Amino acid sequence: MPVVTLPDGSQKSFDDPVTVMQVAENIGAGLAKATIAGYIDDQLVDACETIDHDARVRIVTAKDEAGLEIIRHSFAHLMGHAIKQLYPDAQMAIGPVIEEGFYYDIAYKRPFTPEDVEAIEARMRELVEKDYDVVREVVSKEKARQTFAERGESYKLQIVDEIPDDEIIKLYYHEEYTDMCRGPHVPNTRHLRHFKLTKLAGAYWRGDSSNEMLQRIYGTAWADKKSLNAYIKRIEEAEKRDHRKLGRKLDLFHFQEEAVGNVFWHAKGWTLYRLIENYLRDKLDAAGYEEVRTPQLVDRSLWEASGHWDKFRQNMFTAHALDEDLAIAIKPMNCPCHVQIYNHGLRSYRDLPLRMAEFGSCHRYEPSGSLHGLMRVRAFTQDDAHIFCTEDQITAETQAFCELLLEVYRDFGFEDVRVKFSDRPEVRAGEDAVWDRAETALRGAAEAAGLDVTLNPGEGAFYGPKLEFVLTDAIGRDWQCGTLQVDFVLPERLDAEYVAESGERARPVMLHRAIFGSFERFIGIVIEHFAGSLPVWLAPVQVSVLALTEKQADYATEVANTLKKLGFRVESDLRNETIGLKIREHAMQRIPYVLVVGAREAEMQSVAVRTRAGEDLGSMSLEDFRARLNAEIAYRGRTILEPEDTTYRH
RNA sequence: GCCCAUGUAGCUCAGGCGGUAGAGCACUCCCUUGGUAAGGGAGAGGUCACUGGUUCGAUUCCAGUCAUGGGCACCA
Repeated sequence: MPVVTLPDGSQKSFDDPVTVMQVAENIGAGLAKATIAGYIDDQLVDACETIDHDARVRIVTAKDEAGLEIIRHSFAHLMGHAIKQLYPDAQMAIGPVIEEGFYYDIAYKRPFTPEDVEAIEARMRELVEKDYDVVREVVSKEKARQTFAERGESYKLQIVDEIPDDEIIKLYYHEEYTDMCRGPHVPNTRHLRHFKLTKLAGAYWRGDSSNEMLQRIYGTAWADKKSLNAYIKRIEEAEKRDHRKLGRKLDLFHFQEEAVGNVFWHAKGWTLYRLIENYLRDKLDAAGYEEVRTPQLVDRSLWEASGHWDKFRQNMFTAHALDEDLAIAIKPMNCPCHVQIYNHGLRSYRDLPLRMAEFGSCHRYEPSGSLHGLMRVRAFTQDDAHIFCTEDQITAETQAFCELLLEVYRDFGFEDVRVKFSDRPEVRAGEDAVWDRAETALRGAAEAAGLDVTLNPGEGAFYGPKLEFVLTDAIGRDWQCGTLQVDFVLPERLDAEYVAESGERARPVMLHRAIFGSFERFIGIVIEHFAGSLPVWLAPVQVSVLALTEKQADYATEVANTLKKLGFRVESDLRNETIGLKIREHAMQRIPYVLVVGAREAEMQSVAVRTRAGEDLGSMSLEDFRARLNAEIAYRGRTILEPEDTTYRH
């Protein structure tokens, strides 16, 4: 008869087979009430699962990660229950758990409205109040098919048909509603309380755009009210950081209909852009790159030779001149042009590695639905470079690149960086032996640079393996920015070669690499990371000098001019307004420092310094203030983020 | 590209079951010369996204288009 070993090592023996729930009851009524599911020998099972052999058992409650996931999954079924009551001829497709919630894909004769979603949510709240038991039934494939056929659930039937014959199928009953699921699920709806339906969207059946579109309703669900509220708060905080809002508010850039997917950079935004570009230019110079500039408009023949015309044409813009029959493409990438420079003249092995960089302006016809502020545009600038090298040099070049990338990210305050390593795909060019060497080189170099590498099996490009660098921002979101890709194919297609030590011609390998990916997107990420409060080295305006009254206009102007001559970005505010108003406005513009100058400061030849976070640093000499600024600038983004300023009103 | 929603002043947003619209902030002028997150007053500012339809009359109703937002798909 089963002997159950609990996580604390204690054992309980039972005369007959028992369920997980019965074990929980045996331990205590409180635990039983909280029981959502359990582990039997490390296998996650329903609370109603029977234990008929000696086993290790662990009870799962809402406090467990697994318990929360089960709650979310059961919420999807609960939503199904509500939907079928309100719209009996809706057909349920799939309803999985996602990060922070769940969704269900539904087919229905008409589009759901936001009012429908409200009604569904209200019905869900009514249903959970009933505290009904969720009942599991293990059935044959035939029974499952019959059940869903009777209920007219054609999507469920498709799913049943794809389940192997020998696999057991579980049905979960929510009163009259039935869903099919691997489970486990909560034993009773009293575990389902803290949720909110969040989004109504379209989604293709099976994620395939050639299939019909279903309606997807998203929800979020949590183990307790506090977590739900924290989630809602987190979403609101993320909205406040939205770079599109901040871009408007801080006068950085705008978009308009006449140039969809193209940025209008305003003076302040462009200052930020130039600062970042010049920063990286200096870094690349120091790292032994040479910078080049290649044409925007390039004849079709080059794109045919590179293979882009074949594989990328639907994403390319083409250009025409009125009177000429031209076939010109606006470049979507820089690599073919870089090979042209490489090929201009005979290269020697002594020239390698040759690191060719370009802040390459590219245009791609991105699908309209994918455009998103600065994050996804049709005209963007890559911090692109191609390293032409020998196979033997891949390791050293990769390692040097990883180190450069980490250094750059740190300067922007991104400390947390991961790498995804994508190895050979099934369809690929090049011999296996070459792939072996390239993969070993890439992976080893990333690890040597101290990076945390995860494998992305089979996700490499057809022309070579790649590394993708993912950084985490201040509120924990991941952004894939950098990349390094080994390319054996393009040098071949465009006939790049060098004279080897032996005097024979050889093919270089090309490493495509980027740190930011695109300037536009990276700037969007930086804006959101700092919530608009850019560190001093990046702030378009670093200091505002505020004259207390019009009498100090001359002194304020003098202070501003002195700072400007020292190379700082300074504004002065001589308006006839109260000091309170001026401080508020400059603080809301997220200007790092305001200097208040009144009669006292003019007299003492000093400035009263205030930070945008509201800290009053008191009066100091201009020389002291300059030293403070310089120290902060030298520190770049490697600074502790300023505490949330609660008085800042949006 | 697909589904849903949205589009009113520079910005944030009200409003109208059909009779051409309103607030706050910003802007201009005047008063106030004020010491650390909104001093007071006055003024100006709108093809209610665009095109077409219905109507005596459309910003409002209908259709289409464009853009934006949220998803899906895409993102060598």
